[in-house]
Amino acid sequence: MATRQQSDIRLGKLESKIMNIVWDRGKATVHDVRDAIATGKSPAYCTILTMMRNLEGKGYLAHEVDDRAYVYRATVSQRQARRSIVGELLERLFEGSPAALVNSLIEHKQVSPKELKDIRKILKKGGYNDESGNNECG
Amino acid sequence: MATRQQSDIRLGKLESKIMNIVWDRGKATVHDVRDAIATGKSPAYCTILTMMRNLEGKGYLAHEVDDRAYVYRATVSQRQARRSIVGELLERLFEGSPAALVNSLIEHKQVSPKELKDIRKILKKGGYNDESGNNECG
DNA sequence: ATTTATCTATTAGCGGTGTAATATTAACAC
DNA sequence: GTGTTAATATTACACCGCTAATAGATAAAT
Repeated sequence: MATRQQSDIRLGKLESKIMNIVWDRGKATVHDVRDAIATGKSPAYCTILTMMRNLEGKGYLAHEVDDRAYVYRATVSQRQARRSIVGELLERLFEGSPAALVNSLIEHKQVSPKELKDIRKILKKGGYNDESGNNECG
Repeated sequence: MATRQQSDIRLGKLESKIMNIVWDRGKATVHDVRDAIATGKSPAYCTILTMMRNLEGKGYLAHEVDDRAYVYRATVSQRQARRSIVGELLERLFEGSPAALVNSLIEHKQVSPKELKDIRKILKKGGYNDESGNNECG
């Protein structure tokens, strides 16, 4: 019967890769993304094309035509996406406890002294914070 | 063609709910889980049964028979699962930067002073840390 | 104008998550 | 021993993420 319960912000693995590239570059064609991935066995051009169309369908990307090619841009900022997904994870797996999440984080990865310092600095700003030079669009 | 690239630790929404319940209680039957979910329109008994069988197939749960019912237990600790999933997220969406993740975290949720304090305490222990009374099994 | 090169669009299939009806099994009641 | 009850097993289906072949469109080359 499958009564949709989506509204999941979640991105798949390849979707994330694509979005990261687009966020990084500001805009990108399918070829740009393909070249940027290009780690050994990268997906076929068609695959990436399809995924980018899907992402557009989901409202993550939009395209304009330049010459012959489609140029895609993100319609959701990286910041927004990160926030949403972290929020989702927080509720789902950490009972809404930021401390529990941070705990798992430092358990997972031996956090370097520099990173610890960075984190402390972020905490000082105490929950209201602007990422360096990120021009938000929403 | 679909050349699997899984080894994803990811849990779906319902899967997470189920695992949370099992982790919480230590063990649970399908009925236990059903009762524990029971928020308005909860999934049918069959649905939960199927998901728990899936989770068993994926190595998250194991069951033993008690009287007539199957009693499930987690074979992956909450701690392990949390670590894996946070690690996955870290790489996928935060370029491996814990500070960036923490930043999104406090952006998402106005972190309370108490939580901030908790986080600072965790950071003091600096990347090697044991969750309160969590008897690890792996 | 026909070919060629280079795009996008269509279509299809697999594995996974979520959904649940239906079938089966087994114990209990009588 | 037949029916009821209460559990699991089987089966099926929708949507999604990923994969990519194939088809279609259009511009450039000649």
